[in-house]
Amino acid sequence: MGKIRIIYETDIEFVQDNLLDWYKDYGRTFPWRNKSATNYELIISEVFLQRTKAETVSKFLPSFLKQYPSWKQLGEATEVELQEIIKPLGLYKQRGSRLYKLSQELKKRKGRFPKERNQVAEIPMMGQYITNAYELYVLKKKSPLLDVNMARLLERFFGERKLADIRQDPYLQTLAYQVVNIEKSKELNWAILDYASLICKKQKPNCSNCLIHSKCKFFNTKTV
DNA sequence: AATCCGGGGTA
DNA sequence: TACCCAGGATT
Repeated sequence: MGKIRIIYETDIEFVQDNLLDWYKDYGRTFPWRNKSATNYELIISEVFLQRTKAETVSKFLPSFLKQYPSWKQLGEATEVELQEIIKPLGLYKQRGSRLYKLSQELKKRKGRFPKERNQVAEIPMMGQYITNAYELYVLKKKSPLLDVNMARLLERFFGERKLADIRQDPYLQTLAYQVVNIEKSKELNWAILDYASLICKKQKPNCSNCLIHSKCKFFNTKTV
C-alpha cells in the first residue's frame, strides 16, 4: 500500500498568494521574460537554460542573438559552429548537436511551430520541459515550468516525490499542474523558480526568512 | 531506470 | 575541491 498524500487546496492557495506577492518586489528580470521576446528567443533560451544557471544564460544570450537573430540565420549555421559558440555554457557537444538538429527542423518548417503539443514534442530538443514552456509562453496555457527548482520547492512544502525522475513522477506532475492552474500562471511559474533559486535554495535554504514556512513540511519536520 | 554530458560560479 | 546549474537523448 502506497501512502496516500492529501494536498489541501488552501495550502496551494497559500503558496500561490504569498509567492505572487513576493514576486512583485523580488522577482528577477531576464531577457526571455521580456514582452518583446520572440518565440525564437524563448525556445533558444530554454535550450541554453538546461542544466545551466539562468544568470549565466542571461549574460550569454545577447551576443548569440546578435549573431543568430532568427531561425533563418540559425539554419545557416553548421553543427560545429554551434558547438563552438555555446562552449562557455557547457554540455556543448551534445547540446550543440541537438541545437543543430532543432535548427534544421525549423528550417524545414520555415520557422513555424505546430499548435498541438503532441506535434511540438516530436521536434528534436523539444522535451517535456521545453514543450511545457512553449505551451506557457506561446499557446498561453497553464503549464508548469517543472524543473529542479520548482520540484525542490514543491517537494519541501508538500512532500517528496516517489520516483527518481521528475518527468516520470505522477505525484509531482499532477501537483505542479494544480499549483500553476491560475490566471497569472506565467507570473506564478516565474515566482516559484525565483523563490526556489533565491530562498528555497538547494544548499542552505533560507527557511528563517521564508514567507511560507508555517505550512512547509520540510521546515516543520526539521529536527533542530 | 540509469547514465551521460560540461564549463563556470560558489562555498 | 566538491557541488550545483530553469533537461534531453540514448542505452
